Amino acid sequence: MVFMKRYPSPDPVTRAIAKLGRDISLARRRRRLSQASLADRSGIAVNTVRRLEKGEPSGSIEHLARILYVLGELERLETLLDTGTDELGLLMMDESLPQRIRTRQSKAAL
Amino acid sequence: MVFMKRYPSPDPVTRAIAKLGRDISLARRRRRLSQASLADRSGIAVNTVRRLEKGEPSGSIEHLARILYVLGELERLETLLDTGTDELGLLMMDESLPQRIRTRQSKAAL
DNA sequence: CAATTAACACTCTAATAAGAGTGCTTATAA
DNA sequence: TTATAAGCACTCTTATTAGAGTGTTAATTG
Repeated sequence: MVFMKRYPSPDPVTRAIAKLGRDISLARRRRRLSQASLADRSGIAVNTVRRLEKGEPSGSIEHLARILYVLGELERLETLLDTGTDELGLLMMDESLPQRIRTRQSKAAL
Repeated sequence: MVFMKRYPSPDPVTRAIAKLGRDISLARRRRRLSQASLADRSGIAVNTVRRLEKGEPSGSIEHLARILYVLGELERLETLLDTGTDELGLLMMDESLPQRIRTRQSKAAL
């Protein structure tokens, strides 16, 4: 069982995560919370909060969500890709979307 | 070194992540991508895509970001908590925000 | 200015996530 | 209608993350 080495993320991905981290730091300070306080309220380690604010991409979605919850901004994550605001794929009604996507020749579709 | 058992996430957190997973699945199908195709383009395993769409909270932010990048929706993550749209903490100018948050008695502030 | 302590930067290791593999079910499209 | 393969549900193992610990730096505030 050979495990594939992961590719590094494209720059825009790295930058987006870094931006998110900075904004979490800002939001926290606006609310006058220390990193330790935010961590404690979120039920995670202060190191984890630090790594997230620093822009390390390793954090889990759950931890991010817990932090946003404490910051009172969970809804932003919940509606991140909400139907109706997804402008790229508006060709089909959601009810008519296929459950499985099949392509003519599967190999080429990858 | 005793590791603390993590608390389960509050229900709103769990629900937000599940919603996000469903929306990723919708967005993918709107774009006529199979799970395998999305995984491949995102540089992650199909199992990981599956778990994310299923709403498992374990996924990493980086993987989420990579997927959003492929879906053409990375900006949504980048501006998730963007300054100016953060309505809760508008009392101070960002420039004047303290780098460190100090409380009268730290213990009580936790 | 000086004391306090928030934030940073590490290390170490337990806990968890994620890749690969296998088999099954059933939606899709020819 | 039927062949195909998308998606699901597992398991197993490795890779990665995150919690704890320790020491340092420097921003805040009295």
